This record gives sequence, structure tokens and C-alpha cells, in this order.
Amino acid sequence: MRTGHPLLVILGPTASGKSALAIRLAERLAGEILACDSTQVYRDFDIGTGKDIAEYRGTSQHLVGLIGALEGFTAGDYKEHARRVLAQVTARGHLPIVTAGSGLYLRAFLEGLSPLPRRSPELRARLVQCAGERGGAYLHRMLARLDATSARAIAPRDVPKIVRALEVYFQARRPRSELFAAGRDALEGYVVIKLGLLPPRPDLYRRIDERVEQMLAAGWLDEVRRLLQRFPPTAKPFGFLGYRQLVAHLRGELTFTEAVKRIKHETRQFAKRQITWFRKEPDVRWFAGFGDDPAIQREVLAYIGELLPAASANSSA
RNA sequence: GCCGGGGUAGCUCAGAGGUAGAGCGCGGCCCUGAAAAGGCCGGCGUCGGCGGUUCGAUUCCGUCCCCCGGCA
Repeated sequence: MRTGHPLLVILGPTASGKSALAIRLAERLAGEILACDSTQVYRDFDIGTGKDIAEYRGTSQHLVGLIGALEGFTAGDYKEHARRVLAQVTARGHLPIVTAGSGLYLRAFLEGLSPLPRRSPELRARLVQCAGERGGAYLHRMLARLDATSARAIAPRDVPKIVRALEVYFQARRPRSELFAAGRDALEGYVVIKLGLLPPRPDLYRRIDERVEQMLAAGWLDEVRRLLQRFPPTAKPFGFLGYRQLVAHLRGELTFTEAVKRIKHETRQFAKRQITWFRKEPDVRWFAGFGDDPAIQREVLAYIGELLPAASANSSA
């Protein structure tokens, strides 16, 4: 039996109501919220990343708006930031509640990463140029020569993963697969309670459509217009789901109707991928509904009450 | 009503006398520092209905129904 401070993790696809549930739990259990979201770490890109949708009231939310549009950010960076904030929240005697939509970031945070070389923009630029000149399959053949194990695990057309594997090899002079053997730096000192939100698929898809409409009604398109005056269109957050389509619309490449249609559609596909990723996450207690549903909230509180008698005892508010 | 074009997967469409395919969609899945990224797998079907010819018809013939143009 592992011991340590309790750490709540709420995971689930986009629009499943993670924030609403987190806020409710934070109010009841003296918690602080830590976002685990690869897009919310960016400043200024607020409406489309869902930052402005939830009503946080007095609850404090961390790991949101950390960096500027022109900065890079990785799963490793997230792990470092998140663990630092986690320690602070715990030191304050509050219950940390993580809302997780980015599977890779959550894994880096909880399970850690193997000690691999970090990203190298220069090296990448060269590799990508190489791929452009000699064709994508060229890089895969190169990887097969240098790190056969990784080459077998990565599809020849999966360029981003091939590039990463080569980037690791050229910096470490050792194949990625060997470096993995060192293991991961898992989070220690916490008892992790994972709550999964999984509403019925048709309901979730309907909710996604509604949420996109809400974001647009909140002035999303204007936000994009303003951001385009401040940052070059190549800035990473303009590539996020939704921002990508709205930028295309503002450039005259898509009608507004078509852009909205694509945003809804691609968001549904994204939610499906999130579900696939989270399904194999170990030790998750699943709830078949939305996090803003009072019935689900009661179920969750009851479940937590069993696991944390102390927490429920002083949460009679 | 007449002439022409067309009815094949959820959608757009290709195809051929031996019970059918593509793209998208949809579903399943993968993932160790750009992950809201990227990739892999799966055809999910009364080939409009009914007759006929044929060993065999979704394909050929007849007929009916429906859609789109044009002429009335």
C-alpha cells in the first residue's frame, strides 16, 4: 500500500466537464486546481483553449498561461512546472486536483520520462530539410541503420516520431531504446486517485458542438483577429484545433460556416483519440457522465469519501 | 408527356457476365520532451424494385419507381 499525500486526477475527453467537477471538488475539499493541458499553458490564447469557459470563482488554477505564443513547450517542461506547483499546493495543506486532457503530459507528470536529450531546434531543422530533399522514407531508413529497434516501432510515415528518435540518437550517440532502459522518474510521495469522465459518445459529441458555439459567441473569432496582429501566423498556438481553422477563414481560405463545421468535426475526432489514450490509463475509476452533472458530482464525492474519510469529515459545507 | 443523363458503402463516386472498390466519414488502436501533433488497422453493402436470358446477373434484355437537366 502506497502512502503519501492525496492527489486527485480528473481525466477525460474535451467537453466532458472536467473543470466543472474540479471546481466543485476544490470548493468542497479545500483544493487547488492544476491544469494538465498542452494548449492552456499558452498565454493569450484563451477562448479556444477553454480557459474562459469555466467559472472558477475563488478557486485557484495553476499551470495556465505560463508561456508566450512564441515560446516552445514540451512534455518535459510540463513535468517540471507541474511538480513544482504540486509541491507548493501540498505545502499549503491543500488538496491538489489535476484536470487532464493531454495524455502525454499526464504520463510525464505521473510516470516521469526517461533521461533523454531535449529538443534541439537546429538538429530538427536539418532533419526536416533532409526529409524535404530526399523524401520522408529517407529518414526512416536512416533510423533503421542507427536504431533498428525504434525504426521497427515507428511507422515509416510517422515523421514527427522518426525525427524525435533521430534527434535523440544524434545527441546521445545511443539509440533511444537503450536510454529507455534507465526507466522513468515517476512521481513519488503521493497517493493518486484517478477519476475518469466518460459520457455516452452521442451526448459528448452534442456537447462538443454546443461548446464550439459558446466559444464563438464569447468572441473567439475576434480573439483570433487580435492575436494575428500581435503574433506571426506561424506561432505555434495558431496551429491548435480551432485556431487553425479560424485563421484559415480570416485569410479567406474557408467560409465561416465551413470553418465552424470543421472545428466541430475535428474536435470530435480529437475527443475520440483522447478516449483511446485514457482507456488504458491504469487504476481509473470511471464515471459515465458529465462532470457538471450534480448526480455525477455526488457519485464522485461519495467515492472520494470512502477513500479519504478525513477529507469528507471536514467538508460538510 | 417526350428526349438525354443518372440510381453501387453514411457521403462523393469508380467498376465489371464469375456476389464489388477508392477517398472522406465512422469504429478500433499506437504513442517517452511540438501530443489539440503524427501514424497504423478495419468495408461497415439487398450494387433502386420486379421479371427474363444465362451454369452464373449488381453487370445483358424488358418493365416499373425515383432523381437531375432540356423540350413541352
